[in-house]
Amino acid sequence: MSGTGTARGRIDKRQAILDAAFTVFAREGYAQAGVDVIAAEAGVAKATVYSHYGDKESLFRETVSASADRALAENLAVVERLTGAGEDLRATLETVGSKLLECYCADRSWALRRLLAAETGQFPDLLDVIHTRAADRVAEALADRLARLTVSGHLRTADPLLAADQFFALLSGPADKRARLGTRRTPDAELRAIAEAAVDTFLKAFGAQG
Amino acid sequence: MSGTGTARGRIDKRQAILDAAFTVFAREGYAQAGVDVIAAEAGVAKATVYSHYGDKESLFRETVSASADRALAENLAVVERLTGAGEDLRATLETVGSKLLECYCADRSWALRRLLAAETGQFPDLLDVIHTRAADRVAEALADRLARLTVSGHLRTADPLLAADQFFALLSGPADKRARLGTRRTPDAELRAIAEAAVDTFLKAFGAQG
Amino acid sequence: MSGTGTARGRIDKRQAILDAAFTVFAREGYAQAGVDVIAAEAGVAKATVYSHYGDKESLFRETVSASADRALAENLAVVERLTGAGEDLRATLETVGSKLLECYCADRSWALRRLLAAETGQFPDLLDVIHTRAADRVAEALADRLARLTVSGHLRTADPLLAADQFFALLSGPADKRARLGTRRTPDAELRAIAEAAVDTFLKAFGAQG
Amino acid sequence: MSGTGTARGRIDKRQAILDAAFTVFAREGYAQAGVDVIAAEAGVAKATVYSHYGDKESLFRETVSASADRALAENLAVVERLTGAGEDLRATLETVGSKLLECYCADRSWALRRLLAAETGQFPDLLDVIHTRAADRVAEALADRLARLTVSGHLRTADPLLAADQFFALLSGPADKRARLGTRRTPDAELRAIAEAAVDTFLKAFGAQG
DNA sequence: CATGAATGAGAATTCATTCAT
DNA sequence: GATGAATGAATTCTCATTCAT
Repeated sequence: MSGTGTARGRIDKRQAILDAAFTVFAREGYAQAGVDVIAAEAGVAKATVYSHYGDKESLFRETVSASADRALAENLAVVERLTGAGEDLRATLETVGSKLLECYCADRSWALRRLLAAETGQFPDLLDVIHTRAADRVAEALADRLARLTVSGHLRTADPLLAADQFFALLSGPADKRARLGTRRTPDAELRAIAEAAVDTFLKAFGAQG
Repeated sequence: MSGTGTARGRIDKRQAILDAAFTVFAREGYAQAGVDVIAAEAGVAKATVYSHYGDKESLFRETVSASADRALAENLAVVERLTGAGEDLRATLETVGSKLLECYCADRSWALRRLLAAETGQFPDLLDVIHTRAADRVAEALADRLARLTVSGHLRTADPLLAADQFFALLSGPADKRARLGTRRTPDAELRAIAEAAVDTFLKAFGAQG
Repeated sequence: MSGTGTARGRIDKRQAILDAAFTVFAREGYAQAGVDVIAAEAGVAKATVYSHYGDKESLFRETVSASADRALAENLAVVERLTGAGEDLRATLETVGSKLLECYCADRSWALRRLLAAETGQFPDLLDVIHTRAADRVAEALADRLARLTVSGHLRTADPLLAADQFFALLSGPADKRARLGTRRTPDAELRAIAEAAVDTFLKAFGAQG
Repeated sequence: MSGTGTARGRIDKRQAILDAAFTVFAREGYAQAGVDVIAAEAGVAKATVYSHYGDKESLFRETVSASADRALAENLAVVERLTGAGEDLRATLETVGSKLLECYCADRSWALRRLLAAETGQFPDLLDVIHTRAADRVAEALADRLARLTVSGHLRTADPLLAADQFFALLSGPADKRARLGTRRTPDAELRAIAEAAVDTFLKAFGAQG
């Protein structure tokens, strides 16, 4: 087992650097973030960061990618909940809506979105990667569920992808307004209220019994 | 009128610097933007930028403020159009929605939003200023109009401000998805389609004849 | 008399600039002193300073020269007092010594000496000018008086210039130590004590009745 | 001994920077001295200067402190020579006086004094440090010796510290006059003459057989 | 003549990156 | 493989000086 500690150590160091990088990039932005600072936050020497990730730009890409993968997983897990079943559609949508909002409003999510917005000019490819690999897939997954609910007669959506976008918009739009780009943490109760209002509007528009 | 050329010159220089600053900040971000580059873009010497605006930070603040003021004015002008009249409410909403989306998707608007997102950490006060001075006022103005339309029996909104937020969300949310943080210009026709879909959903939920 | 005010004005302005320059140069040193600051202190525009004195270096030279001339005049006036007469030689020497020390320890004198020390490297000629035009002439004048006192039998100085230098050294050396390069103002009483001690030693060495 | 070259290298670099800094500060003054120039003189990169000393001000302080420590050591070593013994007091005093003058007139000493005079306004604390840590201690040491010589009957000094100050003044005062703030190197022979004259006057005033 | 504005050259300081150990 | 030290390139800001009015 003597080597395990070291092997772990190496992996842990990689991860520690990635975590530190996210923290620092999120706090200071790409350009302002110092590699020294990241190294210090990770508890390693600056040169170690370089030996692991090559240069600042690569480190940034990997940091953002890892963060996006994580966000994707969280969001998909929530959407999965939207099974066709649910005796009470409204309650189910409200729960899913709330959970989506919680993901959306998590500190890490805001940090990631701010980072993307900030560095779109310098790293245009990151946006594509993340949209195609994460955001769009969540929307598609959501559209799938809405389509099934339409087929099963619980909803009436002519264009499920549009409906999914609008559902998400009804959630995120009002939440955006309160969150001030993530600088204010919105209480869960408020998120819940936003979700209920969103579902209410959504069902008025797309509910089967309209 | 003697001396007008020169007097204008001073003012023009201030304005040229501000325009150049917006261009460069928008393209490169606050930290990456070089004052040299801004000066060159404005056609003045670096020191002139400093003599006018003191330091880079102040220049940034003034640039952002001016840009926000301009955006506010444009948005309010659009909302004004939503007069209670309109024989055809749907058509009116669609027009207003389209125009709002055009403002929202203008290059300058995206640039401003990206800049705000990017620099929220370094300039937290800018967000407050802009939200209270611009964004919230547009929402309030929109809510006012919706309230009047409710009073006049054209709409049924229990909470006009919420309805306004949702209306705006139904517009901006789907547009966001296509615009990729402003890196893709969405054709006006597509914006129009988004607006029509938004109005459709909105009227299903809040229309008087529902 | 209408023109007088203006003519005065011009001269006053030159003088105001010179005074301001001395103040600022003395406070901040040549390199650190900003022409803006001097102009502000003088209550004129920066360009006015240039139109009067050409450039910073010339202004510095004139400032230092003027200050040195003034110091020379003050010192010579004191040495004049050392008339051959004086029933009480000791008392006369003590008075002259005190007065010399007061000149020596005046704020302006210290400021001038600090300035000279500071800028000797950049303005080597200033030193020569001042030494030959001021310091040496004071020493010579003092030596003259001591020579006369020797001829009249009041003193025994083999080399009056050496005696003058030593007399001055006995005054300024101990004062230097207390003044900390002019950062501490030494009370007149203390200066008097230094002068008395200096005269005491001087008379023991050069007094006629030894 | 492996690695000595490198380990030495680091220390040597620190020292090389300090030496270069003294040279350049002495030649150009604090404000005019460019860190580039210091770095070039030391044969290192500008950033290396910063990584060792933080900023220009700290570098200046350390440079001056080091120089003052060195001057103190040299002066004390000379004063030590003034042992009570000495069959020939006059010769001993002349030797000590000469040596003190040589220290006093060394290029480094003048440079240090000019630097202190120049930057007293910006760095008032340096003066205090140097006076209490160096100059005063030399004076005290000298006073100690004179006191012993008084006790042993070789001198008559009522106030040994005053006598020490006057002794030093008789040396440095006339030397000051010739050295023109260190811009002229005074030949040792002349210094010797000054010392002899100083001792002559001093012994007339304080000699035991007077 | 006095001025406000404009500027070019320069100076301190920082930081991503590389090397020797 | 991890590190401390060294560096070159960039960047913000200053200031003496000059013009047009």
